Amino acid sequence: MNYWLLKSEPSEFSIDDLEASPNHQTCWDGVRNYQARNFMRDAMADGDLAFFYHSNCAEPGIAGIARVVSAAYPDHTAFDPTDKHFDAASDPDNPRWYMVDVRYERKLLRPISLKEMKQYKDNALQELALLRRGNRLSVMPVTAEQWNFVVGLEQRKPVA
DNA sequence: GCCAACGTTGGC
DNA sequence: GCCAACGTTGGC
Repeated sequence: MNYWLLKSEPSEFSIDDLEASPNHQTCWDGVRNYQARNFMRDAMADGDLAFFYHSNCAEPGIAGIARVVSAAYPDHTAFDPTDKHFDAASDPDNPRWYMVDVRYERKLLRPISLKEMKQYKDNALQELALLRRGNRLSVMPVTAEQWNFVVGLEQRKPVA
């Protein structure tokens, strides 16, 4: 099983929106970056776990956990001219973009802010893709060690 | 294949 | 709103 971090702007789609979705799940559409797509298409698997990260908001950080509940399949929103993420270059016979289904798992006991994670950028989270310089990927891998470390932070009192 | 211009992301 | 860091595009 693999671990991931999925970014979403809460003003667009938050962890609360995921929880409120039918069956607490949704298709993770709209990924339009090749590296992010490759992670989803080639490495994500049904049953994987993912941090749900809130970006571009007042308190950026990990809000909760979602589970990947499908393999990757073509992102049909790329074929819809009325969709925000329409891509005329994506051919239904040779789809350019993929998505997976994700299901709400739980919120963290407390959100783990980007600020808090940065406190470990020189040790436990040194290799965390999210903290690597200038990483703007919306789908990023997380190692088991990093995953367990962040989940462990949940139990602690936040350090000022 | 190079690279300048442009657009987007996302923290602050 | 600003701006750094990239990714993409397209002329050559």
